[in-house]
Amino acid sequence: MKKASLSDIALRLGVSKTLVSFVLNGKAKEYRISEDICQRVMDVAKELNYSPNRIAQGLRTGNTKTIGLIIADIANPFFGKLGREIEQEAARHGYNIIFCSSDENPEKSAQQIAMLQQSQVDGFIISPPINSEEQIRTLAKGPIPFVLIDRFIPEIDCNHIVVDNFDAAYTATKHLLSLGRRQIANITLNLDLANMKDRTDGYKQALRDASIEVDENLVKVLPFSHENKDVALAINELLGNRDDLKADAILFSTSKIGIMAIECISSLGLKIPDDIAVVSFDNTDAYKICVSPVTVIGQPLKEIGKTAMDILLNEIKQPGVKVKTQKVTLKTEFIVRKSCGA
Amino acid sequence: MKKASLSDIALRLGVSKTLVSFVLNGKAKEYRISEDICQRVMDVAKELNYSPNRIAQGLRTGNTKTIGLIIADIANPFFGKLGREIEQEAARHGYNIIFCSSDENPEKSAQQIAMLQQSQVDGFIISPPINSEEQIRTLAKGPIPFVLIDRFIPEIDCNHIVVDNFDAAYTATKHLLSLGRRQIANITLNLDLANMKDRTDGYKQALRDASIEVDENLVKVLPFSHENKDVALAINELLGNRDDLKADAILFSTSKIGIMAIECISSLGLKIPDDIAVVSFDNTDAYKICVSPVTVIGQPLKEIGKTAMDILLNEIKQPGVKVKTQKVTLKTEFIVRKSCGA
DNA sequence: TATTTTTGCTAAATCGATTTAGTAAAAAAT
DNA sequence: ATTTTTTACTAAATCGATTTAGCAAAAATA
Repeated sequence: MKKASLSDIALRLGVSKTLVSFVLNGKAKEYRISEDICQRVMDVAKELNYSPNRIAQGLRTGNTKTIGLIIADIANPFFGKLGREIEQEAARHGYNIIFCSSDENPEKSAQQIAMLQQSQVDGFIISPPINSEEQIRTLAKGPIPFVLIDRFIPEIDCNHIVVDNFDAAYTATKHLLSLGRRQIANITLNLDLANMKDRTDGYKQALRDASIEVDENLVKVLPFSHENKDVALAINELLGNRDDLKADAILFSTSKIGIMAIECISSLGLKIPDDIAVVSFDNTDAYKICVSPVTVIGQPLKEIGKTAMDILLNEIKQPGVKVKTQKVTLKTEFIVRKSCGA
Repeated sequence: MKKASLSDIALRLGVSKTLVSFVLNGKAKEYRISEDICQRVMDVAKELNYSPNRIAQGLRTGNTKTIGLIIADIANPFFGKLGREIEQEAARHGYNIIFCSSDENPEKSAQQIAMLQQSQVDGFIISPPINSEEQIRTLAKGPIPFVLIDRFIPEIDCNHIVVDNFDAAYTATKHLLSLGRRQIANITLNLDLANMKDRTDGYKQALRDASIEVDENLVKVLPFSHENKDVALAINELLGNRDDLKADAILFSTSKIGIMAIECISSLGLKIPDDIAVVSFDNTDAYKICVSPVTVIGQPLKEIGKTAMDILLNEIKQPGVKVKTQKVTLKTEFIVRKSCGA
C-alpha cells in the first residue's frame, strides 16, 4: 500500500503537479485555477487519502515546523510541566517539539544543538546549562531564532524569558522573617548562573533590610550536578545536631533540591515547620502531599510556554529580518502552605 | 553565512558530489576512492564545517532517524520519567524523539499519529488512550513499526511492553493482608483497559485467596479524564465519616490517583497509615517526601525504554521484512515504605 | 597482440514538494 | 484588422542528499 503523493493526484487528473500544489496550498485564486478543477483535485486527494510529506515540504521551503527544546531533564516535574505547556502551544500552531534533556551538561547540549540544526529545526527554546555561553553566542550569530527560558546569560543579547527571581526570593525571605524566623538558610546551585545568583541576592537583601547580618555559613551552594548525597551533606551541616540547629528556616532555590532536602530532614526525625520551616522555588505535586504542604514560589509556566512560542513564531514568519531581541521578565506567585509555619 | 552543503565540498575539490557522499558515508573503500582524495574531502568538510542536512537525507533514504512518542501527559512524573528513558536510549542510537501528550484522548492521539506520519517518523512508541483500537489497528496494517507501552490492546496482534499487573496488585494486596488490613479498597480507572483490569483482578484474587469476600463498594472506578474532584468523591465515599471508615487500606492503581487521594486524605485529617494504609502503583519522588513515605509498585522504566527502542530498531533495520510481533511482560518491584503500616 | 577485468571515478535520476519562468489561446483594446 | 492584455494552465528548476547506471583508461589475462 504505497502512500499517495501529490504526483499521483496530478497523474490521475491529467494536470500538472504545479496545479495540484497550488490548489492544496490555497493558492488557486491567486493562480486562477478554475473552480471545476479545484473541486476535482480535492476529490481525488480525499479519495487517495493524500497527506503531504512534511520532510519534502521542509526541504523545499526551508521550514520544518519543528522546534528544538533543550531543558535539563524532562523527568524533573518542573521541566516536565514547562515542556508540556510548550508542547501544547506549539501544537496549536501546527509545530512539533523535539525534546532533549541536557542534564545541565554543556557538552551534551552542544551536541544536541548540532543534531537539531542538522534536523533543520525552525527554532530553539533552551534552558541553558552552566558554561554554555559559547554555544549560545554562536547560535546568536546564526539565522535560526531561539529564546532562553528559566535562566539567561547577561552578557549575550538574545531573547529570554525569566521570572523576577530577586523579588521572589526577597518576598519569601521576608515572609519567613515575618513569621519570626531569624536563622534563615538558603540552599542553592552554582551561583555563576544569573537566576541562581538573583535568588540568593534577593534572600540576602531581605535579611539586610531586616537588619540581620548575612551569615555566609547559612548559604549552601551545591554543584550543578547535585545528587542526594550533596543535599544530605548540606542539610547535615545545618541540622545534623538537633540540639544545636544552625537554621530555623530554609529557602530552597529549586524544587529538585527541596524534595531531596525534605526527604533528608524527615529522616533526621525533624518536624516541618516546628523544627525547621521551609519555602521553595517552584510548585510541584509532591509539595502538596508533603509531610507538611510546602510554601512555594510558583512560576507562570503557561505564560512562559506561550511567550516562548510567540517570540519564535514572530521571528520565523519574517526570515532575514533583524528583530529586536525580547527580554521578558514575568511575575512569580507566592503560595502559602503549612511548611513555613504560617 | 550560508551553511555549507555537500556540493560545496565537491565544487571546491573539483570532484563529483557522488564521490563526496561516498567518502562521508564510509563507502570509500566499497567504491574504490583513493586515499588521497578521501583525506582531502575530510579536510575540506572540516574546514567548511559541513554537517549533513537530515531532512534531505530523510527524503532520499526514507529514514528520518526520528521516533514519535505518544503518551498521556509529559507533565505526569510517571510518563516524564518513562519519556526520559526513551529519549536517552534513542539518543544513544542517534535518534530524535518527538513527544506528544494525548491527554488520554483518542481523537487527539489520532491527530498526533497523522501529524507524525506526515513527518515521516521511522517508528512510534505509543501508550494508547482508551478507545484507540481503530487507529492502532490501522497502524498495524501499515509499514511503520510501532510498539505499545504501559498498556496494550488484547485483540490486536502487535508489539507491546507491559508489566505483570495482576501479579503486582496481587502481591501488594497480599502484603496489606499480612499487615492485618481487611477492608482493602482499590481506586482505579476505567476497566476497559487491560492493564487497569489486571490490576483490579489481582487485587480481587488476593482477597479471595484470603477467603475475604470482594466488596464491590470498595472498588472505585474513575473516569479516564479524572480530576481532583473525582478522586475526592471516591475518598469521601470511603473515608468521609471518620467514625465509620469503610476501608482500612487503599490500593491506588496509578500514582496520579494516589497523589490526589493522599492530598484529600490529609485534608480530612486522617493519618497514614494509622487511620488508612496506602499502597500505590508507580514510584515517584512525591511519594518519598509524603506525609508517610508511600509503599509502591515500581515499574522498570529503564528496561521499558530500552526494550521499546530495541524492538523498533530491529524492525527499522529490515524494512519490508515481516517480523514476529514481540509481546514483552516485565516484572515490577515492590518497595515497602511507611504508608502500608509495615 | 587482443581480450577481459579492474580501477576510480562521473553524470543523471531520484526522493516529494514548492517555486519560477513561461506560453498558447482567448478576450479586450486600439 | 491588428495589437495588447488576460486567462488558465504547463514544464522545469530547485531544495540537499543518496543511489543508480555507466565508462575511459589502466592493468591483468589469454
